[in-house]
Amino acid sequence: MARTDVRERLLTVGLEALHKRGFNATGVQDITDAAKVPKGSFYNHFESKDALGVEVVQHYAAKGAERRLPLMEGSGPPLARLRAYFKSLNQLGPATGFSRGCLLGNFGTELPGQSPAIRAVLEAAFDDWAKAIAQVIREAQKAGDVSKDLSAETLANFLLNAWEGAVMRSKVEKDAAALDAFLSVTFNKILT
Amino acid sequence: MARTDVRERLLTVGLEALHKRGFNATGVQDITDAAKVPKGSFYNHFESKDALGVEVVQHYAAKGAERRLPLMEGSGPPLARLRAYFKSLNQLGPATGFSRGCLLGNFGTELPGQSPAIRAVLEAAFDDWAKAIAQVIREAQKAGDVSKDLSAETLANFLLNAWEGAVMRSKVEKDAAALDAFLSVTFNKILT
DNA sequence: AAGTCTGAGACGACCGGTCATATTTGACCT
DNA sequence: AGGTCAAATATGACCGGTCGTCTCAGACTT
Repeated sequence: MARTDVRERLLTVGLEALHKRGFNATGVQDITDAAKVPKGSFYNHFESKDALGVEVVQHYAAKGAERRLPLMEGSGPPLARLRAYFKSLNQLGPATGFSRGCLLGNFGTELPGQSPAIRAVLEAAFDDWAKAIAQVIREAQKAGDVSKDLSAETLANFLLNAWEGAVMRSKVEKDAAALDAFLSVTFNKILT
Repeated sequence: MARTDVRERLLTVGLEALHKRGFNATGVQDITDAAKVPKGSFYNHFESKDALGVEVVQHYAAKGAERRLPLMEGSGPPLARLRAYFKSLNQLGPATGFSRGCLLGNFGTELPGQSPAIRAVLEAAFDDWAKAIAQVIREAQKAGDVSKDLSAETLANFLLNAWEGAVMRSKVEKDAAALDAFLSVTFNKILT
């Protein structure tokens, strides 16, 4: 197997494993087993488990940025795009029995105290995400669809955090009630 | 040391340690060291680490129920009580450098897939909490301070989840911005 | 003496990371 | 094209720990 293939595979499989089980509950051996790569090879590609965690966050964030292209660049009204965006995010829960949550939220809960490097990339990822949502909300405010009482940044950050909380709750309850409530309150009350 | 004292101490200290570092990143030895109890004694009091986790959740939830007595039984207007309640919750973050988060949210993120018993008590704890908040919102709706477009239950669950998400984000950012945004949007937009 | 409780240390498994050895690579030579 | 060999890379056994749990000799109680 080519060197770059092994590294990619470790990153991809590592992301999957860490997302499924959490950072501390997943061992390097679990990741290398799943990737069908000898354990000793791991350290040829990543300096440490922590270093993998950093790249996993960055990779997941990059995928998230791709996922929100229709939101950022679509042609419909901003609120409709935003609703479609959160609806599509909400489909991810049921697909895995509400077992995964959001990797950023999971790591944001588990790791800030233990890994400064991971905390830093998490912070960057959340901030970028919130900025993207704020941009769409700002459009909606300009269009007169959302009142300007609260800034687009405040609303975007609030909603992003609210969504993460809803995802966590859907993990606990193993159902979509929290995600549904999020959509309902967001689009029937907050973004009005 | 008396047997019930040892057990109480393990529970109290265990709660503290698990809250500080997370479930999987805290060992039984860490807990028994902190409690100044011999490690072998742990299993005289708790069947397993998981069993301790279950009791920690129940204990924390009971403390949470006490904390919200002024909310439930206070004499001022419901919205004022609710605001004071969340304000007091929000003081917990800065007190520890935003390092702890909420134990229920932390466990809700880390453990549903790994411990069915802990997931079950988490579910119960969140549901009780949401019911309590819903009761106050219902009062506010009756008083005409909050519109009845959305049910008290929907609003309460949404806000509880939103607060958990804000707490997680305050851990990542190590500041109070998310908690402040929560108060702002909740009382200036949602509960109106 | 008999019954009950305690806890030091053992158990088997797992942890992140290391490193001597094995294998592959690619430059060079014929 | 085939062979050589130093350098680069990969590998898996090993390292020194930690993990949650259990055991049974000894302590304690009645």
